[in-house]
Amino acid sequence: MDHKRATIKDVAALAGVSRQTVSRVVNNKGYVADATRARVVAAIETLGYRPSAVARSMVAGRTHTLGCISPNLTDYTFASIIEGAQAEARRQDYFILTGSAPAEPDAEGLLEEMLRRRVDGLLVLNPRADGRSRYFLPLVEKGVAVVYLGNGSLDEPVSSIRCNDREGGYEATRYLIDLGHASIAIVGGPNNEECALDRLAGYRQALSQAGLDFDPGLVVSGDWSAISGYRATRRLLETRRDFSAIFAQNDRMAIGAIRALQEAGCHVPDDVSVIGFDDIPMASYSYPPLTTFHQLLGELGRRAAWLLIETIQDPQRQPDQVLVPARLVERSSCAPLRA
Amino acid sequence: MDHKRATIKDVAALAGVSRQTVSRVVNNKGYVADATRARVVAAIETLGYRPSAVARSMVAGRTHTLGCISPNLTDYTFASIIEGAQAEARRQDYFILTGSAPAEPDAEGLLEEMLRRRVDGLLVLNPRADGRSRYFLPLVEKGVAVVYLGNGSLDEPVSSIRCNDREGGYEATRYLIDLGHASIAIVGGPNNEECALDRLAGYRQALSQAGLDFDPGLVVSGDWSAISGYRATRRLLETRRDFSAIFAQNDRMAIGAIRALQEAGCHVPDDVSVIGFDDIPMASYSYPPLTTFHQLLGELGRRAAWLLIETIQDPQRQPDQVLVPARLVERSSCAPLRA
DNA sequence: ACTGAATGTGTGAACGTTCACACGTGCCAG
DNA sequence: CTGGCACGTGTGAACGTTCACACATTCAGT
Repeated sequence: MDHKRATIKDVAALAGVSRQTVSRVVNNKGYVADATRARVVAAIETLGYRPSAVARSMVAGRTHTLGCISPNLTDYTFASIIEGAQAEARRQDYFILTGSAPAEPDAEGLLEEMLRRRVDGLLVLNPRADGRSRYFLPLVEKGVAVVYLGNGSLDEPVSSIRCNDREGGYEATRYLIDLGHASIAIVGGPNNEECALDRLAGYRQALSQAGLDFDPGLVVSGDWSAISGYRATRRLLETRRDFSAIFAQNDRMAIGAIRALQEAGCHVPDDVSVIGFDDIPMASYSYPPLTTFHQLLGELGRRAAWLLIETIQDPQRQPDQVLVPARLVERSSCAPLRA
Repeated sequence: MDHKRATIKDVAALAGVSRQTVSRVVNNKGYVADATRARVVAAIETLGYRPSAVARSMVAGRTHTLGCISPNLTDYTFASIIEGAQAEARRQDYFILTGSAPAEPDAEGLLEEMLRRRVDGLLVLNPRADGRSRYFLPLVEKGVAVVYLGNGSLDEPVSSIRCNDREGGYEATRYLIDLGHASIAIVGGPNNEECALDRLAGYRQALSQAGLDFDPGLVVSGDWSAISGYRATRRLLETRRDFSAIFAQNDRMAIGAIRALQEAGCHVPDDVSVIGFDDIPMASYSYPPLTTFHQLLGELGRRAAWLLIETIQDPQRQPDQVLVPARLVERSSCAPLRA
């Protein structure tokens, strides 16, 4: 019943030609007489022949496959980036082999296995600050195409694409300052992740530029999850420090923060303004709808895939480091400071 | 500078043995003298040799790769399922080639390309009601391993794993009825998706079992997004029909519904109770926190991958159709009917 | 009639593995 | 002292393509 899959030889035999002629028909290159072509096409049809990408990779030395390593797939940010990357990859006839490595040690095995599979290049999402160079830098030196996405350090000779976090942090803080707020707390991401540090740096810059003191007591941090934002805000409230606004470094933590504030009897934005970052779809459905910075995540992914493929095709290409700006989206979670 | 990648021959030459001996060392099978092994290991080390999975696939006729086709990657449900599947796949030394096909025609190209790449099996997420059989059934008959995930029809000879949507719809409705509600609206998913139809069927069953009339005027539908839930609820409100509870078929639409209600001056749950489905992470951070049904999405994915790999290894295996129950999570968006 | 291009087709080798087999040793049991 | 088994290693073919060539035929230009 279920025969083996048809090979180019089977097609050649059925059409009464050589393998090479079939190959020519399939790849549409070289001369083939119309009559022959028709016979070959018919044979392909009847046998349900599908050329083997595996065999092709074998001879071409290219797999047309990109490896994508990310901490997980469920975070909206990662998922969106990967979706964008995937779209661009498909457009250029590449596929993406996804792998998530929640903890750093897993990444090594994942990477190793992807290299065995001869991926043509690697897309690395949010490489942790510590482990990164250790794994990827040697690869880059050996000529493997790599693009960092999201959390790249600018002083490594590796292409990277990321949101302009420093500027975003600056703008967010600036927005609150312009509303009259002077005591602004910040709920940050893990402090070993660069994008968290950059947003913090932007925050400090805006503060100092406005002549406001930086108070370390107003800095708390979470792990990007809503619950961590909730907890961090609770910790903040327990210190009984005074603040009239919170800059949460991502929307989920912002939503957690709002919840903590509401439970403590604080009204948002009347008592405390909250600004987020990312503009996840839920942001417009939080209560109150979240003022936040929109990241073009799909675009980020698309450009990363494009850049990676570009690098694959021209190994001499110099690394590119792209910063994509975030855009303010005003909703209702921020208000001018009450007199 | 950057040499070609080392092959088994290079290693063999450096270690002064044959390819086969290197192969034996790498795969740890057959006899190899300790001294020889050491030499080979050293050669592998110095050359940075990594066996080519491509060449292996060529001879083995297996790629140890699973194709996963889903409408998108960003929906939390899909992302979670894929993440679970990926974890199980990795555990068994498989990789997942992801592909999203938002529209049905794209799926065909995706599928075709995955077959060229000789994936060992296919994980199909939420195959649309119409296109499905057309593409996949012929494949199954040709011996390709396929598992439907999420939205499978039970009368096709294809393994499928999905949430018990009918039961879930029944339980959700039943919960509202037990709280005293008699006019229960439903905000459903697209009515060409089975899981939406099943949840609706469960709803009707609960209604009729409680001796309540089914009012088609209380049925509206969206496309699972928050905004669609919002709009559907607005439409519902405009009809000025009376209802005291809404069963939203997923959490995002539930959150949209709550927003529409609140804008219309309705308090949740005091005036109207709302129950969702899925239990996305945001559910506990909506306002009010959402009562909903929790789906074990990661588990769904894991089991699907397991089943798929099982099917790959035993092509004679009979198709399995697994229904996973959802579990009620009570939060604060539902309340007893006011007297 | 000869040259050379355009057209059309086939052959052997190569890509990097593993498999099936062959060909050693040396040692122990009969 | 001989057969057989455990141990250790190598050889050629195969997996399904494509590449570089070789080889034919036809037709136009000289």
